[in-house]
Amino acid sequence: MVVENSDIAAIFDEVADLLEISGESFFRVRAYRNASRVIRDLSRSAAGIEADPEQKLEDLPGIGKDLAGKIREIVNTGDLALRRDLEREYPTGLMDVMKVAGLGPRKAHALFLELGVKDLESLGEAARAGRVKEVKGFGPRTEANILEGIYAVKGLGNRMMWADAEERVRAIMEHMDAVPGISAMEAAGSYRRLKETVGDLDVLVVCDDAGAASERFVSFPGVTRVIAKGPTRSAVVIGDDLQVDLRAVAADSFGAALQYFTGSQAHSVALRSMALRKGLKLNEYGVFRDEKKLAGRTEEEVYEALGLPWIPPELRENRGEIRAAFEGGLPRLVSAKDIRGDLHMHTDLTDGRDSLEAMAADARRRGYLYAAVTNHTKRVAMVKGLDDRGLLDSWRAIDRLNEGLDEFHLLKGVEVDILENGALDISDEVLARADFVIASVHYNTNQTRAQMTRRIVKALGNPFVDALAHPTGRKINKRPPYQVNMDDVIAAAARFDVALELNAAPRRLDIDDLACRSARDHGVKVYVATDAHSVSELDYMRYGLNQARRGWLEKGDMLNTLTYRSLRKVLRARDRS
DNA sequence: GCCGTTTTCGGCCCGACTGTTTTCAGTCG
Repeated sequence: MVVENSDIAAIFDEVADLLEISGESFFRVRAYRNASRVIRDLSRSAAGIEADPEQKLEDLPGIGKDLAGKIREIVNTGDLALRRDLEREYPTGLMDVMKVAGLGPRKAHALFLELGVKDLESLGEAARAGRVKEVKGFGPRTEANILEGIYAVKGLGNRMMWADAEERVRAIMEHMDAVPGISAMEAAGSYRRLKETVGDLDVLVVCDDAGAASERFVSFPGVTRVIAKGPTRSAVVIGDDLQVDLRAVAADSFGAALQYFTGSQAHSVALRSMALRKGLKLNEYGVFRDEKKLAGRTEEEVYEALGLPWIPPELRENRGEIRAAFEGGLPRLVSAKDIRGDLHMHTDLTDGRDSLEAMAADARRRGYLYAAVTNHTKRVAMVKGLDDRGLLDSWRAIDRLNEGLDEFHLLKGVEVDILENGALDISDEVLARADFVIASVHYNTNQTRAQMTRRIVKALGNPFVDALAHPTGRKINKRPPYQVNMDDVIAAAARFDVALELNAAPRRLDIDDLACRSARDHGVKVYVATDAHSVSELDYMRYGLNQARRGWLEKGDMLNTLTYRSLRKVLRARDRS
């Protein structure tokens, strides 16, 4: 049995929740939550570290002797005695009870003791029977909020895709533009960190009249509930479950507030600890030494006061960016101007909506130097996937089109299907004549982890495969990733000199930020590509770039930042026919 | 439960808002 990092993290999260309900020290609880995050963020498997005599779990940040022992216990037995003990004492359904807005560990504990509440169902019964308001510390308001909150917890779960959040942010900003005297306005939070999904939105404003801003804010069309409305903070729910907070801040605190509300929480906590060690205090108003304010107007000032260069928001996850900043080793993140071409797109020859000519013209219009046309192959029969002959025909059309082009080049590509046994559905003789071969899995995706890993690794070993497209197949909020060992896939990509795709479609964003970073660490090239099925989808590039930046990627880590000449050279050099 | 340029004990990020109180605990971000 292989214990995944996510398994360990889930156990630690549960232990943290149950310890918190039991009234344990906040700091002990935090140690488990922190450990969960550290393990989840690892680019190697904790089981692997444990098995490797060269490495020690205790060297991980926030993992001491005790937690290292607990990780060992989980790796070796698949479970943790402490969790079983806690589960005997407290029902795990209380973890759901804590998800209800306004209910935390203390209130959940009180409801458990006083009313025997053990899950959402029993909580609902108690609230409907009017027994909740009789418990000390509770009242009619809380009881009403609980009934509403249960509904929200049940309907909740999905975080919004970043691209959708962007639309909401734009609409809110436009709505707020009607307020006179707003001198600054910015959306912070995970949205600003360019996270692939966004849970809620935080909007900061600097405004002459905070009351007017707050009035205008709660009148945003689509607001279904006003959660809070104070002089500095208002919070509303838009539609079913998107919470939006508005914070009014003073101009000379804007940078500190922006830093604070951008997070992540882990980054902010680490920054504040660091400030304390330097004898400083950091809060959302500024950086202080005793009572004296040293910084606050801009984020640059705030970081500078802590002895750091400004850290791009997309890196702020406490995954080593603070140390890197301190040592002057922050990456120079890739940006839109570095992108020279799009290496994955479809035409109306298969399931695309636009013609080869239209796709080429639009890629060229965007200033790209090249684009790879990568239609599906025969296994994807539903979309008229091409066979050997069809592919060769399609490439002849590309040759003809290229003759009329000078600065811009179309690459003769293919998205070849990886069959269940790791073989490809196009012959090597034909693949050898392509400029760019990307391989991907579309069918029978419910294989075991071992099968799927073997399948993909075998395909990467084909000498004509240049890249692996959408490596995990996940679709955000729709489909989980295939069961596949990404460590093995990345190692194979390194061994066979194959690139990994960062699919830029907002629902895919596959590979994710952690895999980007792992690829970079292993010297595996990544390319961001749109997988466009129409001219308009060529716009997706920027979503992929967001993810690449979160993955610490620099121009030099990527394939489609190369000039056409360099790209051809790289592709030729790795041909081993 | 972790950690150390105040180091093996005694700290650990910090402020706003709500709903319940009658001065504040709990929750949230």
